[in-house]
Amino acid sequence: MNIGDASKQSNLPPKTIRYYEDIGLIKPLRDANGYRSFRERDVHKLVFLARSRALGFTIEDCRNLLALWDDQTRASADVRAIAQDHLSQIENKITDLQAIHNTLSQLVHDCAGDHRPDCPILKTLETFPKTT
Amino acid sequence: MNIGDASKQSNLPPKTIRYYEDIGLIKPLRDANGYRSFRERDVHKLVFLARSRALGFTIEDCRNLLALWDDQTRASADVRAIAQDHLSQIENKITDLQAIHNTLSQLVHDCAGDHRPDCPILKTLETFPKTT
DNA sequence: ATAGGGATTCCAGTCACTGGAGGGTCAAGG
DNA sequence: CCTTGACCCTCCAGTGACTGGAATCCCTAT
Repeated sequence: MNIGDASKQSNLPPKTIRYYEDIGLIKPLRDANGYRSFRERDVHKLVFLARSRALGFTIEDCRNLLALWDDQTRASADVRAIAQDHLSQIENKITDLQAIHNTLSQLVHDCAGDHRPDCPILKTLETFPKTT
Repeated sequence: MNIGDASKQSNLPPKTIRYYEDIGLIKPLRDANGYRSFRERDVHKLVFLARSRALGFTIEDCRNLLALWDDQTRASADVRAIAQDHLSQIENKITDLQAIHNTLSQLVHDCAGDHRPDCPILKTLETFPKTT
């Protein structure tokens, strides 16, 4: 299977697939003409990668998850640890974003948004304390 | 004022301040010895930048906000538009992260996390549909 | 004179791709 | 047989917003 079909099956752009080969996440074969030749196993890995990335795992997370996936003797605890760690990071990020959202939506709410030069948003950006 | 003091007052690392000068966000003067010399106005801008960045505005947003801040005749509507746009992006991001959080916490919950090789997390990464 | 702490520039690396140039390969139609 | 157009290849450079490090210079105090 050529890269175009692998791309369609995995929903990853060809550029990204080549990049994943570059950094050693997949190792497709090569045809005589130099074209990459993707086996079922390669496509399966690409699908796995697409989904892991969609859940926000980093490439290094993915590399570890793939290694565990390949390893028939892995302990599920190892996988769980990676996922749990990632989950905490997501929770922190959501908390941060919600704080930012609160501050910013208050600002937008307070702003008349008319033609006058007086703007509470800019005023606050000058003066509000770091920890709000 | 030297860069070290400007750094302390704005809570930005010196490297970042030099970078902000590189990309034209601030224009400190220079002393005879080549050291950057920060006026009140420069430090004020740095504080503004630190706070805007902490609220997640991009550098280009900040550039626009600073221009508006400098412009005595600006309309508050212009500022509000940037903030409103940014707010929508934050809302989208929170929604995405919450969906990811739901999926992932379910996975972690389902996973025994013991020494056995059977792992529902890896299984799901192979098979769950893109739009969950 | 020397030691330290600060300042300078410039180059390179991060993360995860993405865009583009410049070229080779293949199947179908004229 | 030739051309067209859709693929495919590699390699280089750029993104955003810094950050690290090397090599060097400046200033102050002992």
